Amino acid sequence: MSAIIRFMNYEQLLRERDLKVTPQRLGILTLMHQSGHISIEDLYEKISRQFSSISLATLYKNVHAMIETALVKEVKIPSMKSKYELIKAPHAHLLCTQCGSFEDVSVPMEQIEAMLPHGVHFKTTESSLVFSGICETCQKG
Amino acid sequence: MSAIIRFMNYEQLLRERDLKVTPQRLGILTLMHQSGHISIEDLYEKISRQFSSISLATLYKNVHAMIETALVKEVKIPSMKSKYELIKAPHAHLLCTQCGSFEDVSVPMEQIEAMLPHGVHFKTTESSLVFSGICETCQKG
DNA sequence: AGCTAAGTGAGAAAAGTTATCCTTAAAAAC
DNA sequence: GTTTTTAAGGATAACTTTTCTCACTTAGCT
Ligand SMILES: [Mn+2]
Ligand SMILES: [Mn+2]
Ligand SMILES: [Zn+2]
Ligand SMILES: [Zn+2]
Repeated sequence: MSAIIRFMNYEQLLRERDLKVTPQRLGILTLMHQSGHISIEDLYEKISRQFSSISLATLYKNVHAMIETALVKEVKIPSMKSKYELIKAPHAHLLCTQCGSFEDVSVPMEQIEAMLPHGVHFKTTESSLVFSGICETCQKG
Repeated sequence: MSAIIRFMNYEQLLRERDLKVTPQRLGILTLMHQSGHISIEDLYEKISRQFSSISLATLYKNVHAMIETALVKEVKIPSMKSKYELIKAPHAHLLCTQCGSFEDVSVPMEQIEAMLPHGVHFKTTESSLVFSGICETCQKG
């Protein structure tokens, strides 16, 4: 039910971008939503369970099409492979260097963009911020 | 002359890390310093002029050794290949999406690290911040 | 100068990504 | 609803990037 609603949203998001709605694409979007952030490798492993014959080429082609149409974003992470996420409101990320957890964190990006030194005339359109360190769980453990 | 002084510094930096001082390594460090930020590809192209027989394997091995010993840092950049730089004081980066220029910018990283929401107990050890947008030159042109 | 561990270079191998080509299926037209 | 059109999927080859292996050389030490 909520799955149906979600699928319909994905269908709409794809149609708005002139991308055909295919089961593979719905699967990719669903997995990205569920995982929050997912690497190509993990995405392939998971989607292969649903579509045992899906080709890696299909996966790459789709992820790129979705990036080009601003549906998905690549997140580059220090010392690990990129992960992909559905585009949403600007936010930063927390990477735990101990357990590898990778999470969203709400940070006022506009405020950060306002912190460029006076005299630097750069028109920022987007910014990428990743904090690396130790997560709460690892601090306790 | 200033080249000699620089080389001596690099020698010391290598020795402190128990890395043998080789002409290839001095060349790599010199190029990184000159370029500020350089991709593996460009580094290989440039260093090949000095050491026509240098192997890509040597380049990769050295860059990794220097990363592991905290002499060099990989900078991941949205929608382009990573660049490498000599480690220095924490700073952020400006990427011009029009001309591709990539530069350091001085930003108080500790202050930014203090902007995590209250209730988020993450112990940040390092953070990576890249502003994407239009540089001053491109704004004028 | 001689010894030893580390580094270099060449090429093979592996990993990651993209291109090609034919088949299949979604969307549009009828 | 059926036909037509076009985009997408799948298999595989090709290409790019990175790592590995191994024989040889060199730096650092005595
Ligand atoms: Mn995120
Ligand atoms: Mn820098
Ligand atoms: Zn952790
Ligand atoms: Zn520019």
